[in-house]
Amino acid sequence: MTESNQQESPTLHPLYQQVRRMLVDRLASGDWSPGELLPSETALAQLYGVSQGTIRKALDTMAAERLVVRHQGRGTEVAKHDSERSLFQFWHLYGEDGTRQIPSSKVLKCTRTTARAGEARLLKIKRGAPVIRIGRCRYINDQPLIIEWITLPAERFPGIENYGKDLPNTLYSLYQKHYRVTIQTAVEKLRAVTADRRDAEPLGIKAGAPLLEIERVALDLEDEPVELRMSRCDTQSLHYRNVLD
Amino acid sequence: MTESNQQESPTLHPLYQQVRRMLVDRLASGDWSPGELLPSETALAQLYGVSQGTIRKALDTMAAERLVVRHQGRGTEVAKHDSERSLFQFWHLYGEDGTRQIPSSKVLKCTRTTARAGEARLLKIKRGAPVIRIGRCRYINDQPLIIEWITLPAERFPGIENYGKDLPNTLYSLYQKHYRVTIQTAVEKLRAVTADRRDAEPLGIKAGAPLLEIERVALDLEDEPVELRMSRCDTQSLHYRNVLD
DNA sequence: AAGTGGTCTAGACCACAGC
DNA sequence: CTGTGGTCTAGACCACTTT
Repeated sequence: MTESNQQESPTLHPLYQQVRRMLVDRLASGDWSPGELLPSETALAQLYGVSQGTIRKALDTMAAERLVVRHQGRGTEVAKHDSERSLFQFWHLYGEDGTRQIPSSKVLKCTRTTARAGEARLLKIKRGAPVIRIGRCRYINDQPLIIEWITLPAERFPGIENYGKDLPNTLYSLYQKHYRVTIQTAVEKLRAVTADRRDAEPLGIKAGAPLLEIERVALDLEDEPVELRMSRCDTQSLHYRNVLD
Repeated sequence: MTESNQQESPTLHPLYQQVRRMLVDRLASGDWSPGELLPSETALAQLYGVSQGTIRKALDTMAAERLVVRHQGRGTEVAKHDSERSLFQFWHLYGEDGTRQIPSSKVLKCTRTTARAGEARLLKIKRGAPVIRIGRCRYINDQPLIIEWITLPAERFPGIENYGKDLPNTLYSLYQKHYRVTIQTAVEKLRAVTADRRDAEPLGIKAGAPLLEIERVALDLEDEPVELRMSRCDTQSLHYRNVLD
């Protein structure tokens, strides 16, 4: 290997990308659990028959993608959905003072049903396929500010409807721990809409008030859509913050 | 240097970060212009008395920050605000079909005045300091969809008010070419608001319709705020897209 | 003390751009 | 052909965490 190491596989030329691909596949298949430490760089180098520098580059790219977290002196940890990550990667709503506050949730509804056409398209499942639909109202400082409708493909989350109103607040940790589904990326579409009566009542506002609508499609490690989330937010005392860089 | 290279300066320990700092400073001071090629890695290595690998790491981090664009075989180019970059980094509004369309602009107003309290705070200038205030209406497919109010500190953009209604569509290129101001980052705050009469008339909608309000503070290479932009968007046929990853 | 990732170096070859 | 950045390797030392 020290003398002939160019493109052993013709598919994905650079070695470090091939290694990355193999490691990501093993992550997705659950060979290591979130929070666990991967083998050390030297061990992986031996395992895959490449130099430590190549392993390092693969792991560095994976760290940039937040698939793993590197700790000097400890090792390389499989990223897990602690509250920290949910907060920093997936929560963009801030209070007037600029602080990010964790909302509490009340589950309004949690039932098994079938996918509507729009849901099916976004989740890449068949129209009419079984889905779980969850409705939540989310509170900040005891004020109801967000109405949220979540659609999950039932196939990926068997039995999740049995949680009913006892669904935990941080769903992504639940997905990861109990269903081996890691949310890796999400795409959001934002619009300004008008509150209808169904929004207005739980939020304690007038129908016709402006709301920020957020449609989120969340993707797993394989970039497959696994959750659809429609939120409507009262932005009188909240705003959505985005950093462009 | 080949034998004693640990922390020659006690301020910023890793060598590659020190090199990065020096290069960024030279970029900010205009030693190289946007679009120019930097000296090659080997030349920089000699210049700073470090190995090529260290220069490479510095340049790679700068490429990740979009300060610089690397071209295999050509060299390392100072990033410039072509339409591409403006589009991909700073334009988040998409049409219903998911395509990103370049809006045209009509300047409604372009005058020199003084900073209001809120503007002064966001731009980190004194209240009452001279500013340029620009009002634009932006069109997509000849439809007016966005009303935009821009505030610039007059000190950084001397004489820009003389452009009047002939201001170009892509302001960031103008900032960079004529005022040596490179927009590097921006922070946006989004809210849903209600159209007032001043919004409704140019947009051709009813007062009271929901609009997406975007407040953007744009920062230069030194992370100093240099532009404040308040946009109000009709999101009936547009949405704001954000990728969380 | 032992093991981990972080930094730095030096040298090799490859892929690509431009003359 | 020359020069550029891109990949890969090997080996050194440092900083940190854990035992």
